Amino acid sequence: MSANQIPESTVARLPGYLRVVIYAQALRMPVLSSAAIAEMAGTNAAQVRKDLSYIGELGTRGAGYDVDSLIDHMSRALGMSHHRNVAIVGYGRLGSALRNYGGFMDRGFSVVAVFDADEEKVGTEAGDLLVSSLDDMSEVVRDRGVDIGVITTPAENAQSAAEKLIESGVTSILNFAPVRLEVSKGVTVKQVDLASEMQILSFHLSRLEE
Amino acid sequence: MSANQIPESTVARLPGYLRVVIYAQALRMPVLSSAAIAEMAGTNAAQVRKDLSYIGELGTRGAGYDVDSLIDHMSRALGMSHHRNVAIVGYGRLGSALRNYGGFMDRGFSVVAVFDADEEKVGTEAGDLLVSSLDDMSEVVRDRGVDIGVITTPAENAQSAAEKLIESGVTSILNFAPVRLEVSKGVTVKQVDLASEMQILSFHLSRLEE
DNA sequence: TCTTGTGAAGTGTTTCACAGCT
DNA sequence: AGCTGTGAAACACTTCACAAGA
Repeated sequence: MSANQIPESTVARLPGYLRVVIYAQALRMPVLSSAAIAEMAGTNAAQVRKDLSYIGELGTRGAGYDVDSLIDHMSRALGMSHHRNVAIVGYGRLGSALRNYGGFMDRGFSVVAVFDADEEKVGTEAGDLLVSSLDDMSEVVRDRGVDIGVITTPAENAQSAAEKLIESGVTSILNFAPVRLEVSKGVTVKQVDLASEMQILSFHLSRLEE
Repeated sequence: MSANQIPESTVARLPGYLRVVIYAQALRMPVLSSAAIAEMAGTNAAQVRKDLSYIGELGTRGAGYDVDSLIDHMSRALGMSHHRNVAIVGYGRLGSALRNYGGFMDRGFSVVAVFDADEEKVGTEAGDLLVSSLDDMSEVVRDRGVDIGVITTPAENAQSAAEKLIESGVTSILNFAPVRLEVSKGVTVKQVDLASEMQILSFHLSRLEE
């Protein structure tokens, strides 16, 4: 059906819109204008209308967007009509911080598995989960319905972690290791590189410093 | 001098180039072509040449780019000719994971201060630092020369953490809390929102699922 | 009258293709 | 002969501005 192409830049803004509209719902606001959404999300009204128009004609002229229906349509567009199951690969400090991170559950994600290469860690408790061995990945991914893999291994193990995830059937990867993952077409990788982000800040800082 | 405008999209790619060129230096490769850099960084040769041309005429026609000189010019362009000092605000699990994160030091950053609002935590050890009180921020930021603030507080405290940083003279902020920070012009904020990244993955995943 | 939805204009980014050096 | 540097073309994204509908 809607094989219409949504621009990547629009997709990148949708989670922000969804967050503020859910916030408005919590405040019992029944309707929002594009200007109100823009204000909360940090963009402009024309951008909001254009972005939302890719999902469908969701608003009512003269009135605005119905909050409940907007949440419904945006969640569906983002594939978030049901919870997504997440596996964390690499259970060091960062992996542990992410497993425990409160901001996942309320935004539609559940951490359902934790893997580590260190056999000492395998079988130990990770919240209400047990750390699994990388060797059991295919089985665990299948049994627990993992949708998304999060890589928090050291850089040198990230590529092999990615390959194990992909072999196990995971096609969506969020990579915290500072290496570019080589993956086949059909696999989506999002890179989160903290040092790169800080170097971008450093660039802007150095402009201020003249 | 070079008041030339570097496109933001180019700035976003420079840290990736810097990383792979430093890697090539470690492999004792003296010269790299734009094609080789593109291959390692995951883009194309024309893009690399265009991006690098904003920094200057760094290459040699017929030969390629001298690795040492390229690192020098890119580091300078990114304001990374000297180390940058980082303060972490919010010393929970994520803050703790970041303080300990090895990938900072080798890419030009030092964590020089850790703040927390919880007076119980103030004064306790955080690696070789002591947790500081938010009340002492101005003093600590000045004394230790903090360049960049990293916010890892709960969402509801992030805005006030940002304001304290800005009052203390910090103009570059990396925000992990899932809220948009309201800041005045002249302050640069980079947002890292894990749930948003995963929702973008979910979007692409749902396309595959038809 | 108010606010959406959207063509069209404007702006920014990427890719092409080749002149210019080495 | 090989590879960079860069205008020009192609493409993508954002903003404008207004017709259409409530």
